Amino acid sequence: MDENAGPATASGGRRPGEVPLLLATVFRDMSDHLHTRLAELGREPLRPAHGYAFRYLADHPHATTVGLAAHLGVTKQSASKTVGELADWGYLRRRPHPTDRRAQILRLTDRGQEYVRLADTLWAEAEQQWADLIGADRLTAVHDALRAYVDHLPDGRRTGLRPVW
Amino acid sequence: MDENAGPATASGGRRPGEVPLLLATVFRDMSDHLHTRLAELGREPLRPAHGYAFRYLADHPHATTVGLAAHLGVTKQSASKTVGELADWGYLRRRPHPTDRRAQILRLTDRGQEYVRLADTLWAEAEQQWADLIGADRLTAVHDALRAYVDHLPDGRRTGLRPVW
DNA sequence: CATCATAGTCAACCAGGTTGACCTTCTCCA
DNA sequence: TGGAGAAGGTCAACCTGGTTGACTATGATG
Repeated sequence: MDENAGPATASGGRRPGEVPLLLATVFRDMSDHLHTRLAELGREPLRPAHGYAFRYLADHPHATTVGLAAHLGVTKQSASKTVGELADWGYLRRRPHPTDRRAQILRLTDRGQEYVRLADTLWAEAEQQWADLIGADRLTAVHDALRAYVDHLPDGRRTGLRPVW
Repeated sequence: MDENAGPATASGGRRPGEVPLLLATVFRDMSDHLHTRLAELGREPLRPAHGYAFRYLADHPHATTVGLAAHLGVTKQSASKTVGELADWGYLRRRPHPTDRRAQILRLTDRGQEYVRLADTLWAEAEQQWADLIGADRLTAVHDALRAYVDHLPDGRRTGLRPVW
């Protein structure tokens, strides 16, 4: 059952195909951590999809709804709905596009940016718990391994953060 | 932006809180790989939730619907629906519980077990692509780090594979 | 034996996606 | 230059896969 044991195997070998499930489990737990903390802090129950939208908007100050949709891997209608909610809640404003009167520039408000910083902090918290467990060096090694996978993806597959299944 | 650089940092440092998103991205891509391959093989479009149910049923030959629900982290009604589908499709049979006439034992059929083997193969494929990229040793290190996180979870949080958000 | 807990189902509802139709504006080439 | 088609965005109808709530039947326990 373990034709793949590497020299660094500390936990008795790795069943082929086991890693994806572990990835999901760990991510799921970290995600739960985030939402638990948000609830503790009395924050609005933003869904993780919103979180990924936030991140994209924070990184792309000239984002449009269609661009966001592509990033999230959902239809533009769905992205439009999300944008509408975030706007209603005061996290972003739609501003006219300077040259294209069909389009709107999506800009985070101060409140929106503050939320992004909070989310980053909470994700970092979850990550730190892992670092406490295995050490910062090993976590960095994991990070680099993940990074290598992601960097190797063709552009089209690098985003896609719609519901994981 | 990089107050956390570890000695082993090969790729220019790790932004705190970046790892969870990377986990999700990698898992998502591997999951896409699985479903693409299933489609290529002309398989029924089973949803990943079904996959996790399969895995549980394969590992627990005396499973019940309620137990499955707990494992998946969904309500028993939802699990019951999933079980009904899998039964309709011939992947499992409900057999009477030997001592509790309320309960049913869920047993994979041969067809169900064959599906589990196929899924394992496809997950292993996705995993192997990662190994090809970073080397088996590094992948094993990642595996062990993930394993450490999961093993450290209290039992109640170790399962939970409902939609990741 | 009465009471409460548990396995499972049915039905109604909800959230967050989807597809399809549509309007407006932009692009581009005949 | 104007007309066709592409692209940004919204509205509406629908689907899926969860949810809660009510219920039946059986098991466990005082």
